[in-house]
Amino acid sequence: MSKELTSRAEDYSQWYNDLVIKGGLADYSAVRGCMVIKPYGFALWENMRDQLDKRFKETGHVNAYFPLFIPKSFLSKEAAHVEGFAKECAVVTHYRLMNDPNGKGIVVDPDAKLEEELIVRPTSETIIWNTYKDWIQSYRDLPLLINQWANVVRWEMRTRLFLRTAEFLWQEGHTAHATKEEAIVEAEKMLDVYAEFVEEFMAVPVIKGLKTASERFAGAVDTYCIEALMQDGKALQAGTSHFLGQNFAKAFDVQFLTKENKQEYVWATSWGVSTRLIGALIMAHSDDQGLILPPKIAPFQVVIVPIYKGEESKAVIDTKVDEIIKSLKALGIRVKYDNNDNSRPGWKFAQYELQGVPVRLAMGLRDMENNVVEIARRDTKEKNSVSMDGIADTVAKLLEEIQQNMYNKALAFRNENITTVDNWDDFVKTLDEKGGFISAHWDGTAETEEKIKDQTKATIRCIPMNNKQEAGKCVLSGNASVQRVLFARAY
RNA sequence: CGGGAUGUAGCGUAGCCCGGUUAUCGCGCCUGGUUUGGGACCAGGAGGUCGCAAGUUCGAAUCUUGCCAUCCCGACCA
Repeated sequence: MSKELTSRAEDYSQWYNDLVIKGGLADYSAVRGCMVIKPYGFALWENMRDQLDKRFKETGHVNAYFPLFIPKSFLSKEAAHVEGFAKECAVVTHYRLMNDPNGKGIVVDPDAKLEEELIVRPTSETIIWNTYKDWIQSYRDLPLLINQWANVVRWEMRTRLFLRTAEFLWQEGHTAHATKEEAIVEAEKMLDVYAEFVEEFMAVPVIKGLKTASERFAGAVDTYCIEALMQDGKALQAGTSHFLGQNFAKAFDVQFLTKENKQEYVWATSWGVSTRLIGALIMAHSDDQGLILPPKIAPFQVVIVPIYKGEESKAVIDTKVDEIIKSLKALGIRVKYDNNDNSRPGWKFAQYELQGVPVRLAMGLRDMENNVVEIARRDTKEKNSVSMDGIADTVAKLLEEIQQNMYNKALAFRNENITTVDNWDDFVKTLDEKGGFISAHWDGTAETEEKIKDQTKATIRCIPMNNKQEAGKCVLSGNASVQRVLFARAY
């Protein structure tokens, strides 16, 4: 991505929107703040979803589905929870429409007012814990390890495609455990699952850590997170996992009998990632030519473009390409052959670059005669002629190399943009001139955290896991500190 | 909810200040042809409540008032 784009937030927004729209992932919809995910974008999401789902199942979880609507009274049972979500809820108040008595179309029937309003779920803790109450009686019912793939609605003031939309797709895991220790292990385990997925499949390096009290999920005892760095120097929370303690168990009265025949409240976790991950993917890798998708989750890993003159040569190339496609598919490679006659090769090249397809093969008569094919990689934009012999292996190897290269590049960028800072002037200067993560001492108080946020817009992204303990002085207050934490401006 | 801006064909736009034939141009779309190794060319064609409403006027895309919507910057954002 060009320097000019990163230097101005407004241009960066434009760059990002163009990528999403022209890259064919999504578009604005008729409903304010909601987006239409287009087939190409949805295919990407499906690939991500399938990988995550596989890992959830490997770690013992099962999928279920809970209602979209939550009775208003449920939401208010956990005090911190309602406090956190009340400001952004869509509310259903009526269940029927009628013809306008004045003849002006259709109006809400005032007689069809619901006795209790329904909230369109902003997250499902309350409806799920209300259900778990009926499912859990004994320690034999535990642990309960359930995940749900669903949509949620949060009526945000300001939205951005994928990063913050009024409605978004996500998964939310909700687990119940007999002991505190087991619940904490679960929350940390799922954070690891997220981190591994994001790094290995999305090629985006993340920092695992713990949120401070003020950044915590509404209703959680501890919130774990993975934080990624975008190319404009801002941080993005890519996923969270919460240790909920007994807060929801107490709010919904979920108790179980232990082996010792004692009534105890269960311990809970919840964890989620959303279509926001796609936003992270775009901002971490793309350039001025368009998207760059990592091979492991790209809807198409390879696109083949024929170059021909007239129907006859097209038929010859089609036959040859069929062989290539077969050999690629035999290795499980997702390939698209675009022999559409309506657009020319140059247009296709540009189009697939915009869409971030990792590898492009171009095949013409000239290549066929020489038993070669042109191979181009999206990440570095290198182009080469390679032998047709063993082409599938060549492509497979290149896909792996691209995946690795994308991760290495993002990792190098991330590491270059973690700055260790020991005084306030440097803190402000680094934030304004360089961006990225700042590793600095913090006195551990919410007051200092708040002051830093007010003065610089930087927040504590996380206290890294297994953080090194070292004595120091808080970068703002000068008070004693026991460790450095990571600050950044964030999405 | 505050500040700024914008609404003209599917998309991007000119025209508006200073009212006056049939609303401009590009992309895209349709038809026919020539093309095809980095976003093709020629010819013909279709497509418009000028955001909505009211007002001023012989006459409104253009002026006035009100409303609506969207975008950007803030505030807000497990």
